[in-house]
Amino acid sequence: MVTEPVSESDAGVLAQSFKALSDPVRLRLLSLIAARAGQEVCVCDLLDAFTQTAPTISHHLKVLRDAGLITGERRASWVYYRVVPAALSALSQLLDASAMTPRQTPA
Amino acid sequence: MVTEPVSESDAGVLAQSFKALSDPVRLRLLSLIAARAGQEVCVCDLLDAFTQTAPTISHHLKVLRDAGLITGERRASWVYYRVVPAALSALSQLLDASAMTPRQTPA
DNA sequence: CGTTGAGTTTGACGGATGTCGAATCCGATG
DNA sequence: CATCGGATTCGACATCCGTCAAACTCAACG
Repeated sequence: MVTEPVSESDAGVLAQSFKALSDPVRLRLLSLIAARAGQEVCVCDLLDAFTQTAPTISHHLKVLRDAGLITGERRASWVYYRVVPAALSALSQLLDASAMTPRQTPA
Repeated sequence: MVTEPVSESDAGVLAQSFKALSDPVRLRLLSLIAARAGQEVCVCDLLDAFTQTAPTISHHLKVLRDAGLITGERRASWVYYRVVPAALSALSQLLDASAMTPRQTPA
């Protein structure tokens, strides 16, 4: 991002990723899922942490899923969610490049 | 984020930061400003890269400013913008922690 | 001190978004 | 196969958000 401005087309998909993170409920959802790094969390566990209804939580999970930040798998009656490390890492690196201080001069 | 879930109050301010990044125009604006790491960019330069009108760009710059991601300073007739590395770095690290793979087991 | 140019603020409008209740789907269990 | 519980989808509604035109602010310049 610091070496070359984000292209007009890239900006669209990136903005969509960040939009998925731009809601307090979704941020906490992702946080709760990420806190079980490697493991999984079922929706029923997540619901306890929120006051919003199940349809709302389900909606937010879908947004995170559509953005590619988490994946969900159904087993028996329950659906388990997991984070997608690569997706979060990509966003992290983008911001890291932007945060480059003048001190860290490129070669 | 991976060690401890984001608190309910933190989620609000963090979501606001990500919301600032959740628009293609703002993402490109930040990118163009970040591309001049350490230096400054005046609004007039930025305007050339977009089809939207000056008020719209000004609005987006305000959103980025209110989120603490950039700072603006008026000198003579022009306003110059700069990135705030610490703010971007903080968000970057948050996502980096979330992206931790099972491989990278903490001590 | 009127004018010009850079940038922001205001007001309005259309589209997107978060939320809920009701309905639906899908496995499991009796 | 009827029922139940977990989870998603649908439909509706209020609010938020991106966008522009018009009006305004501020500094430089004649």
